[in-house]
Amino acid sequence: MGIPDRKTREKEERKKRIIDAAEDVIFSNGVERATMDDIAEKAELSKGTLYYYFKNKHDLYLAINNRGLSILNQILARVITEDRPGIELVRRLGEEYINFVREYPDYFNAMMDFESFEAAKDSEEIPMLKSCEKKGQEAFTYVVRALQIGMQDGTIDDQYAPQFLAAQLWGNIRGITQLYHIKQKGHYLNFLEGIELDIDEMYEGFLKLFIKGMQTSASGGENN
Amino acid sequence: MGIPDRKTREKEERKKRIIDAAEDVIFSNGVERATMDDIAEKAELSKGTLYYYFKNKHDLYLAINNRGLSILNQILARVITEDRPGIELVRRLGEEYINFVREYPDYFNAMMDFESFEAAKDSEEIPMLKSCEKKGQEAFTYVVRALQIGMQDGTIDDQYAPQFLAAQLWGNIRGITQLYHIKQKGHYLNFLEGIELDIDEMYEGFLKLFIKGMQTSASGGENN
Amino acid sequence: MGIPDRKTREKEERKKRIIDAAEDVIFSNGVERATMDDIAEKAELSKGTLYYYFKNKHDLYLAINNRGLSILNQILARVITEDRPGIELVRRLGEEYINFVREYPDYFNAMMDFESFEAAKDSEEIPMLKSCEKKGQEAFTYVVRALQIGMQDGTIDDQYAPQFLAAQLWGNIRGITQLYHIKQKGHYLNFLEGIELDIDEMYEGFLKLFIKGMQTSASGGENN
Amino acid sequence: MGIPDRKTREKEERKKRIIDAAEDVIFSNGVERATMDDIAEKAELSKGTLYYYFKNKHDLYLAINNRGLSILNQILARVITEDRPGIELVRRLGEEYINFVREYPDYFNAMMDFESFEAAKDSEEIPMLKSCEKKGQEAFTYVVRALQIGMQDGTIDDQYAPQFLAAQLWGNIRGITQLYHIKQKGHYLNFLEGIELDIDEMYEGFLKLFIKGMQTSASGGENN
DNA sequence: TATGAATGAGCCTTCATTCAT
DNA sequence: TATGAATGAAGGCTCATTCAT
Repeated sequence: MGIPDRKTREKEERKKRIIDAAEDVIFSNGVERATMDDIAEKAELSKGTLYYYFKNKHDLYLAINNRGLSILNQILARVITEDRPGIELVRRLGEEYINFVREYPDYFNAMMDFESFEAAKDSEEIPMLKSCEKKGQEAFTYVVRALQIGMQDGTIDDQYAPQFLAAQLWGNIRGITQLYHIKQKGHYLNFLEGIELDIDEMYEGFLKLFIKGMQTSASGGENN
Repeated sequence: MGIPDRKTREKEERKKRIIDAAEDVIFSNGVERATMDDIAEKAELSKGTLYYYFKNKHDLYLAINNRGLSILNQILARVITEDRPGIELVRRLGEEYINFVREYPDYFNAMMDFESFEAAKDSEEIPMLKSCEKKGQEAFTYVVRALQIGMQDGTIDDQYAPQFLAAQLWGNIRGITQLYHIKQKGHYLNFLEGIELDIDEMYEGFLKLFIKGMQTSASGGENN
Repeated sequence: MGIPDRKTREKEERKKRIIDAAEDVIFSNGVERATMDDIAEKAELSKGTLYYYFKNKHDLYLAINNRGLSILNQILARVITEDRPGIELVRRLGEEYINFVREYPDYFNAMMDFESFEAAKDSEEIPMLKSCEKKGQEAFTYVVRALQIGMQDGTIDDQYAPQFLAAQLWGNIRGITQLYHIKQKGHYLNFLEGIELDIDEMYEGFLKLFIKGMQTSASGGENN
Repeated sequence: MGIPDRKTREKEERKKRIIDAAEDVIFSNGVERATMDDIAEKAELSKGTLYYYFKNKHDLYLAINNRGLSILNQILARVITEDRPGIELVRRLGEEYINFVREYPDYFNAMMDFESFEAAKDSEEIPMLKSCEKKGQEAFTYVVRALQIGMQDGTIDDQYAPQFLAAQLWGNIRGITQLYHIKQKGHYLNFLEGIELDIDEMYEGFLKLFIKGMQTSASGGENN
């Protein structure tokens, strides 16, 4: 049983090596400009091998996204097990998401791209796509869970559906993070010039407002 | 003296015709996949003519964006002249922005792309780019103005710089709108499945929260 | 008769204006890279007008060449009337040709191009081509004449046909001048690096040798 | 170990096949008019394959030039090892150069073009360019060597620097050969009409003159 | 005469993907 | 499994030339 094991292990390592190279190249140049040639060269493998392990370029990009989502989910999973009231869990999820974006800006980018992709006709037949969807779902669920917990422990107002609030949070953070991102990259949102865009401040401000809005009056006057 | 007029008019019409065709093609397939050949065919003009009127594909795309921004600014300009307290102007700007996104989702998309473009080295030399930048700036300024008015009339708390708050609003609305957009287009954000994403509700919720956070206690207890 | 005169004069002026512009543009960028648009802009005339006066780009280039040949012939005509022995006339023609190349390097370039053009199927139908050919012939004939004079006055050995010697001179000077030209333009004849290429010295050396070879022993021992 | 060998061989053959096709097309129509499509068709390969082997059209043209230079250098190398006095080596180099031009007129043409190219900013990064430059240098050096030998064995006057004389020879032969070339190709240097342009005679005449000029009086009075 | 908008053939180049070995 | 040579469809862009006005 040792030989098939080694084979499997080696295969996994090859795959990892390829994704590593793809990240390197794609994160530096963007997906469009990154070529399979570049990736193959970086991986010190032939182009054919890339196609042996990944169906196509898109599939490879999905693998990168999958990685990012894994990391994010790991982080969020850790948070959700913290012993806190629901409202605090929500805040913590936001905080950690910010940290994730700052630490792995390129994964964040990939995720933004991913979400804008064309609807796949048959995600069933693309395992990696299925995996990404599942992980995206998972990440979102963490937020829903935290909200549900808050509604149960009475720290969050239950007038909205938790999914609805989660979507709100998701969208808002997405937007504010993009803004920060664009600014970081030196793109020309020239109306932002002269404005200090401290992402921490932005998030803090946003969370303060948002959380205040969703929490029950009983849950915490200390949040103002 | 009628002849040069007619010439000018015809030229404008030609230009319009091209932008129309470009919108058609680009809005259906995305910028990347849209080809100049397709656009030329749609416009029932030769490819050479496209290049006679627009320096290149990017320039043509800028023209589309410019259109969208013109429409948006027209809308926002109308709002800002309404006779209301600042806090209300802010809310109204948000509302109208939402309406704009819903009515012209493709222009919105173009604007999102635009903001992600590479910083141009010399926008001075690309008139259309300069025009877009100016209009983007203008749109943003409407928000800033509304906030400043609110700070003067006492309806908005002046603890934050108006530019800072405007950036917050901008980013948040950007995010929430994208979410809606993605969902509309049938992209596979499957974690959103089963969630009613009524953009009006989303915005309303957001604005309610956000505005509450930024307004002075005196300005309106009726907003909670 | 004044009006048609004025018309003719104006037409000539237009033509001159166009050639001027063409020279400007072509001499700066080379024929291939020069565009009719650039020339029209420089001439402050429309592209259509260019085609009204010149059949096509090539015809325009011929006009430039024609100018250069006119200048050259003027110079050579002046020399040939100097009262000198034939051998001296030859030397003088060489000297003045050098001066011409140095003073009008771009015309020289055009002439080199011209000589390499495809054989025209029907120069009869292209007046400008016919004119150029005639002038080229004329220039060459000056050399032949000088050699003939030398053979008659006994200063040049008549063992070669004068046309043959003239072709030799023509070719050699052409080659040496090109070399100089290439070097001047900074092209990368890297084997010439470190070599002083003083065209005067080059020509002087060449002429000294060449003339010595063709002259009769009687004509001048002083030339060695 | 035979397999990689065969692969390498096949690759070389492919490359050769492409250069062959390129020569065919370019030599018939000139570089400007030759298209990559034509070359690909001639080579019975896809256009993509051309670009797999050569960076671009220019690179392919350089490869042709490189071939020509290789042939020329082989010839000159053989001459320089002949056991003769320097002055004779010079004459022999000239003779063989003539033969080269007559046998491979198109390579000669390519070399003329090559010498007129723009100075490359970084020939280091274009291996083929570097190779061409090296070979051009080498060819020129053969002439310099022959002259140096002649100066040492007393058959050539050492009043000029050998590099200077070599440049003279190079330029003159270049010019005279072009003349011949133009005539051969049927270009319209109509002033040459009626003139027998026997290149051998031309060269002979030229070399006789030129060599006489550079040789010492001792080396051979029989040359007049 | 003069204009300049319109043309369209053509060119070089890129690159994801395939497949024989 | 791994390779890398070969593909070919496509794409953006140029520009000499024409022609209706």
